Amino acid sequence: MADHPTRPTIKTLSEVTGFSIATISKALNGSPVVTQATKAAIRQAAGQIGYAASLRGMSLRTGRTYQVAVLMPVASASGFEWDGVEYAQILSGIAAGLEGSPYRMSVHVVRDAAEGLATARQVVEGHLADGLIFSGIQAQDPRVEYLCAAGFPFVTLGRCRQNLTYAHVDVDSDWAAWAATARLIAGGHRRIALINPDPRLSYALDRIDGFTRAFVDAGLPVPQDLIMAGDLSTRFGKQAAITLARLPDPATGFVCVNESTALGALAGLRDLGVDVGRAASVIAYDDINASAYFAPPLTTFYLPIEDLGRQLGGFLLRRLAGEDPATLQQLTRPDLVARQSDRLERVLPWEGTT
Amino acid sequence: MADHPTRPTIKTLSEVTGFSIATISKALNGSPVVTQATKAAIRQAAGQIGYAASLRGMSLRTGRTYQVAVLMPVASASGFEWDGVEYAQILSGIAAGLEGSPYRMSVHVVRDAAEGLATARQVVEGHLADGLIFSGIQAQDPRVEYLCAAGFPFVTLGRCRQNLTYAHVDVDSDWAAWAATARLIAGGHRRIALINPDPRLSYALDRIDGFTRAFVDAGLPVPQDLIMAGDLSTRFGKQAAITLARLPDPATGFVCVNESTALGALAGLRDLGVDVGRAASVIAYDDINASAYFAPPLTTFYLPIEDLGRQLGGFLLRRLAGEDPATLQQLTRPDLVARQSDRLERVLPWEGTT
DNA sequence: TTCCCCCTTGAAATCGTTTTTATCCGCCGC
DNA sequence: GCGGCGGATAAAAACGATTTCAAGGGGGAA
Repeated sequence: MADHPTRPTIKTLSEVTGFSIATISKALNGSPVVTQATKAAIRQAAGQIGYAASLRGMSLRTGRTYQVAVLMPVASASGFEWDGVEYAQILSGIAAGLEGSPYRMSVHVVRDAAEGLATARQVVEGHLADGLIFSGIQAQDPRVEYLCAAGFPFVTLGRCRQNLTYAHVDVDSDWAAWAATARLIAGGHRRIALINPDPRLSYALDRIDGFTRAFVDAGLPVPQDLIMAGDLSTRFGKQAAITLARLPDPATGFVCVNESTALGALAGLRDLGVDVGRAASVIAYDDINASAYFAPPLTTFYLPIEDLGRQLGGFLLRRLAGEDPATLQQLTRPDLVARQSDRLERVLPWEGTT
Repeated sequence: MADHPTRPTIKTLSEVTGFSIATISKALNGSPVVTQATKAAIRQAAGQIGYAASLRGMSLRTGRTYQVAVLMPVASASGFEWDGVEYAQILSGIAAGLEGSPYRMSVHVVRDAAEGLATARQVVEGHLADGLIFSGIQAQDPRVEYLCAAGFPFVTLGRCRQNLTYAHVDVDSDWAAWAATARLIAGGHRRIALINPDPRLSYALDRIDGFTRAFVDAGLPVPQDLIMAGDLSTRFGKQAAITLARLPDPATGFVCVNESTALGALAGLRDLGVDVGRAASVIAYDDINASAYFAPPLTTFYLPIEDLGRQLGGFLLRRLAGEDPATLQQLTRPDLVARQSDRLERVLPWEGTT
């Protein structure tokens, strides 16, 4: 503050070089109307005195903010501290994707989808950012609808189920749920539970689809009663597992939506004395790589969450450059990381009781 | 974008009310030179047409950005995904602390302390924000030195050990380490390990101090050989626990710096067949409330990390309003959450072998 | 009644850019 | 040789606010 008397402006540069501020501006922005020699001289002088364009001035004139807004969902209730932990990695990825551009990242904390829409409106109407990134997409997502209608550039992590064209990055949840379920079926499990999040979420439906398809493919009845919808908390994972393992015809396989619920499921099964890895199997999505240290280590589908963030940032940059959103769509399949045995090793629950 | 033809500016408001833009500006900012009646009329009209001052315009004129920058540390290496997970809660807290003010939050991802200093410089010299918040304070912290010297408003999560006056929020790590260690000593443990982060971190030293004091208070020798310095990863927690438990005179008590290393320590001890809760005890700091679901559930010192974030935001607001940083300093003690038994229940390792 | 002062409001400058329009100059073609 | 054209740069307006300073009007005092 006291250090720099006044940082150089375009005017300073004008006095130094003798060119007018108009020429300077054009030169620095690479306008073709300026001579190569002039450009070189101006650029050289700019480097010399350490000139950097003021984002404020640019912003006022161009109407752009050079900011990208990210909607970060958090559940601030006690017991939900795990919620949103993957956002550290997502933000890191987005920042990496934005690197090299003049865009900075502003983060807006939202507590639910309604607040998400309100914040999106604020960002658009208040011109708080040039683009928007968000996740937690619902099958019918009002934010996507609004932003499409407003023509505001955005990229989402996840896809809604409406027929709208917009840039997005997504994980193939349908395939992952199918693969996890099929793996458990192949291991001898028949009573497989799906521990799923809020069914309004688009990927929750994808997971149900994949789960269902695995049974259909195997010619087996779909255990509809074992599909549990809840939140993403460890507490829910635990409660759900306990409920499912106590059924008259208990679940022996568990497909969990994330590491948080998987940890809960393990804790619940442990409390009931169920030996996971022998009498039951758990497969989860894996975002922060903790599953390898659980008891037992879990087989997971690993989401390279930081890479997804990087894609989000990169896509938004391209979207801001005017690229067609139809070309900015990507679907990735998570990698299977096999850790614990998913097979029932001859202690299927219905054996021994027969 | 296409929706709002042009959002109302101060000029629009001027045409609507008949007052000049100067009067409008003063009225909206509550200047005492404007009549109450005029103010009321202008405010009413502003509400009517939905006027909101453009941050861009304000920013250019006042030199303020109405942004608060947060330095978010991330380790993007594989295996370190857990690192920084608490930042979801911290950001949520900061946003809550900023609520009601015109300040928004921009997040700058930094990979190490050096990059942190570079980013801080960019923020200050490029006037990218009006204030700064960061954590991971080192005993000798170049960022703190720089910002103090520059006179730039900032608040830190943690304190350095230099004699500088600045606003900060901190956790009493000295006390927490002392209390955890004393609890294990009281439970009969003598070989207690401290699983600690990078010793350049200020709170790492605080923890060593508290750890040491607990032994001194009890009149016991300090087990210097059991103080392990590493990173905050689960992998390190596991490796450290294995090393410590394999010593000729093994550690039986473990004081872990966070939930990530505690999970690692549990995994390591489990691999060695050590029964935690009987033959060994683990006490950790707890930030995302996962410890209750570990096997066994851990006794922790719970950090209300979102509250700390809220304090950070609030303190920065007050600092920006000109408040003396000497009055903006806070130290909180984490709450003990007793879960697993910390006592050795008569199976001290040296009994039975005698 | 007249002058002055204070109280309220308005005009204009300013912040740092970009962009449109104007100006200057040399050169080509007729 | 002259008109016009085009290439290079400069001048000026604009973005939306704040702030300084000037102006206008009304009321009180002489």
